[in-house]
Amino acid sequence: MSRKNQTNELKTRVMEVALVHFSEVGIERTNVSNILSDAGCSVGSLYHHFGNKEGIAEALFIDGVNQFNSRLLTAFLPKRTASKGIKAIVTFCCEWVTIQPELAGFLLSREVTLSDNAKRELRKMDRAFGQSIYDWFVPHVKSGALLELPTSMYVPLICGSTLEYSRLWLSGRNNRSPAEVASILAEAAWQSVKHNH
Amino acid sequence: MSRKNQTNELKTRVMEVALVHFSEVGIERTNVSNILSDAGCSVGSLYHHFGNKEGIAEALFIDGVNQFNSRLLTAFLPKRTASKGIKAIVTFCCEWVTIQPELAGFLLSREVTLSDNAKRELRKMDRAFGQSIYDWFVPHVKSGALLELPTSMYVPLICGSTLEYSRLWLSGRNNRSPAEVASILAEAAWQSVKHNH
DNA sequence: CTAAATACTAGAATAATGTTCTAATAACCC
DNA sequence: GGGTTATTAGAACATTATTCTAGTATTTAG
Repeated sequence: MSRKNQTNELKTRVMEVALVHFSEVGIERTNVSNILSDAGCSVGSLYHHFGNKEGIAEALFIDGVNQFNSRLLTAFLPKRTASKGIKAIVTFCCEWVTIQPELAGFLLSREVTLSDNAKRELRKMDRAFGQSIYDWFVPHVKSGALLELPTSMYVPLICGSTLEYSRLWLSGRNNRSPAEVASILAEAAWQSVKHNH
Repeated sequence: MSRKNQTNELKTRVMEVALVHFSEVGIERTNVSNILSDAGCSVGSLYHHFGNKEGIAEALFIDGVNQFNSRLLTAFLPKRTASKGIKAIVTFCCEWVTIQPELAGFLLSREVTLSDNAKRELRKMDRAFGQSIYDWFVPHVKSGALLELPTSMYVPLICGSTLEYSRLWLSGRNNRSPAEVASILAEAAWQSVKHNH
């Protein structure tokens, strides 16, 4: 096997192992030595590839956001009515969290403190992502289907309930998965941003 | 001064200093030694009173939740209509976060990992708190003013958007404070749980 | 094909920092 | 006043993330 492949395999292995530990006990409380032994990696390699423990978390975070963003757009952009679009966003979030609770819990935990580099990268990703979403929204706001609100309020209004419910479910405090209550959350989100004539 | 007063002053001082550090750089990244020097406290005293670093965070957390709960009840329970009650909850949250951003950020950060003891204590507080809220809700659900939903969904639906907006504001990503957009958040929350005849 | 450069691996040594421990001091109570 | 307990103090300790030096494998250039 080529060095590149071997290296990528090692990095992937480290990230997989780290995610399990991070989502079980948090970043702070997972030991680098555990990651090393579980992933079969040496101290030198780990620090060569990731810089430090936070570096692993950063890589996981960026990968996770990327995955989430691209899948969400696929599920959401094709919707042609305001109601269907909003509900698609909520439903997608519910399913995504339910299917990969570990990754979702990690992203929602806000444990990661990003380096300046990572912040830049994320900001770049977010701009592209946000623009796609924005373009979808504009006509629906203009047509009067959706409320006209400060831009920074759409995400909280549409996703806030879902994220809060997800956090509760992930921490084991309620039984029904987000996917099971998706229709309630979707309807509620729609009620909160639709224009009432 | 009596020993008791001196001790309480020291504990308060430590907690105040710790909150500043925690909210600035997180629990993990604040050094115990910084807390010690800023609060004028010795290693022995700190570990005598709080057990460990997390112990300070726990004490802050429990105090914060207590304060929030009791003030929220005062603002909310007297409201006599469903609409006014729901809006009072949201408005109160917005103002509380805006007035004490440090404490709010700390509570919302979910950084604290509670000991079993602290969990028990919080659960006890939560039961009493939850019961008061529940009692207020029941008649409004029975009368048909509010949607009948799984119990675990009311908090996310009513507070989710507000909490999400607060998190964004606290992390510096939007200008308008929660208090400034409280009416929008309150109306949205109301739309999402009111019964549509 | 060879030599230089680069990427990567390895693990012992180090440094940073949270926590324990022993002893001393001060307040409180009978 | 003497004993008991709560509190303070900071040196010693232990844990654990990270650095450093050296060595190995792979790629690249001439």
